[in-house]
Amino acid sequence: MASSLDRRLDAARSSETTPRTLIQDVYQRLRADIIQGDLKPGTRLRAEHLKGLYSVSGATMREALGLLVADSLVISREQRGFIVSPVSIADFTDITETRATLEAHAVRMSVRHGGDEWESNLTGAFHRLSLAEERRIPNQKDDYWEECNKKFHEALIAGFDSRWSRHFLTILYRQSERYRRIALDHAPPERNVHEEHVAIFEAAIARDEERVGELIKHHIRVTLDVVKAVETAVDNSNDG
Amino acid sequence: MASSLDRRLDAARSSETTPRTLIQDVYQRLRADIIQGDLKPGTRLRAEHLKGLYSVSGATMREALGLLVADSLVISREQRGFIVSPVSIADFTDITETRATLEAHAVRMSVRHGGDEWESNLTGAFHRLSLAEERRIPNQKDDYWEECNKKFHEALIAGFDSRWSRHFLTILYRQSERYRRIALDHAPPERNVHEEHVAIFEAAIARDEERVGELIKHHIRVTLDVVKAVETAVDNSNDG
DNA sequence: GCAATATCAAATCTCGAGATTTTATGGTTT
DNA sequence: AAACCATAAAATCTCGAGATTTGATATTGC
Repeated sequence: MASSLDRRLDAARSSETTPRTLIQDVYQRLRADIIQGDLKPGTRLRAEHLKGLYSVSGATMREALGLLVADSLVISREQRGFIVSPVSIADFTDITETRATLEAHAVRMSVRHGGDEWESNLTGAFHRLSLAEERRIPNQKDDYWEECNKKFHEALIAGFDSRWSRHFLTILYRQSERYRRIALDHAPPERNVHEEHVAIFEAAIARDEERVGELIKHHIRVTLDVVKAVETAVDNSNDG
Repeated sequence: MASSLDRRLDAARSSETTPRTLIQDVYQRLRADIIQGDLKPGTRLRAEHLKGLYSVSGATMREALGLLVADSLVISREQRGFIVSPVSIADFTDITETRATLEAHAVRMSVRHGGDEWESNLTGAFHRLSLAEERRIPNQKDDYWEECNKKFHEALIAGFDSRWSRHFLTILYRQSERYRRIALDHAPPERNVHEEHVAIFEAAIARDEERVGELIKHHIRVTLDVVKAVETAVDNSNDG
């Protein structure tokens, strides 16, 4: 029986294209497994091993792994196979700052040029996210919330017609999501994200370029602080 | 006999890693051929055909093509093979603006935090570029100048320690280079690039963040204007 | 006992051929 | 003549096995 959650997920994912080739299929599954955290940072990805788990040949596995290098989710060491990209606070700091720069600029342009269509879609995405945040159980993985959050951020910059900005932001968003999920395994983020989203939404509708840019930057950076705090807590608990 | 140009090129390219695997080798050769313009935009890349030209198997060819998708130099259409990414003024405009945003930010940070080491290397790179520009024959492909130009831009942002910014800028720079070379086939860019480089260099040494940021943006955008002009000229000549 | 070398298993890289899908061809119908 | 459908040709996708390289273990020499 299909649950209500399943239906919501299907609707949210409808934009994702269904893979018509084995390579794409394995690529998407591997990507999900890495972002989800099932494949841990630094893990060696032996094609010889994985081909059994994903029911494909070694060559197909290799091609899928090659595609993941583009997303910087796996690293290819020549003649020495693939590994899941390692994580570090320094890396996440870099991701956060680069994303803040690009997304702030995109949102400003979006606010400047977005028309009725943009404003309407944004309002819809915001409402969907608000509902998801009401129902959300704190400190817990929530795929549906993740989808709504992503869609809200996408809707914010949808008024800015730049394929390249969107491409880079997609990559960075996936990286952020990975860090967020890894951090969730260890500690709870005490933080009212919803209030931040409300403020961003209101500034966007008010067409306040400067304010929406600064709010987005702050919003993105707070996640970094949370992950940093988690990391520190983990380190301390390891020492004790 | 190795010419003076050959030696200079070898020195300039020494940073590029020599491929230890066939896939990487073919990948680099294909990439160069696309940027150089030998493989024209929109061309179908049939693995069955190309494997003969590059002396590898179809599977190896496929993997190399997959890697090029990451650079957005080729596009993969599921079950329908690969093609060389098409070009358009709209695309180059997007590339230019995105690069302007990222590079201006990177240069500002670089100027703010760069130390003696950065300043010294920048001075060296500027001098090398100046020499190359003195010798350069106008309206002609010049691989050595391309290398020096790239190195100068890299040196400018070297004081800003952001792997992600650099990664994205590398991709965008390759795209720009491709457009520049395609445009060169058709018409001459009447433009004194050297003066722009001098101004940027002086502002950087003077640690004038705002000015160096604006100069870089302008510098990047001028290339767009040149390509636009070339395109218009070509269109007109086609009509008449 | 330690370093250096030789040997061997495991994993990666590469290939050529078979299975599947797309594209081109040509004949039939409206 | 244009549209439609079957057939054939070409290209892509996928596989399993062979060739190379890497990493680990055991042996030798000092």
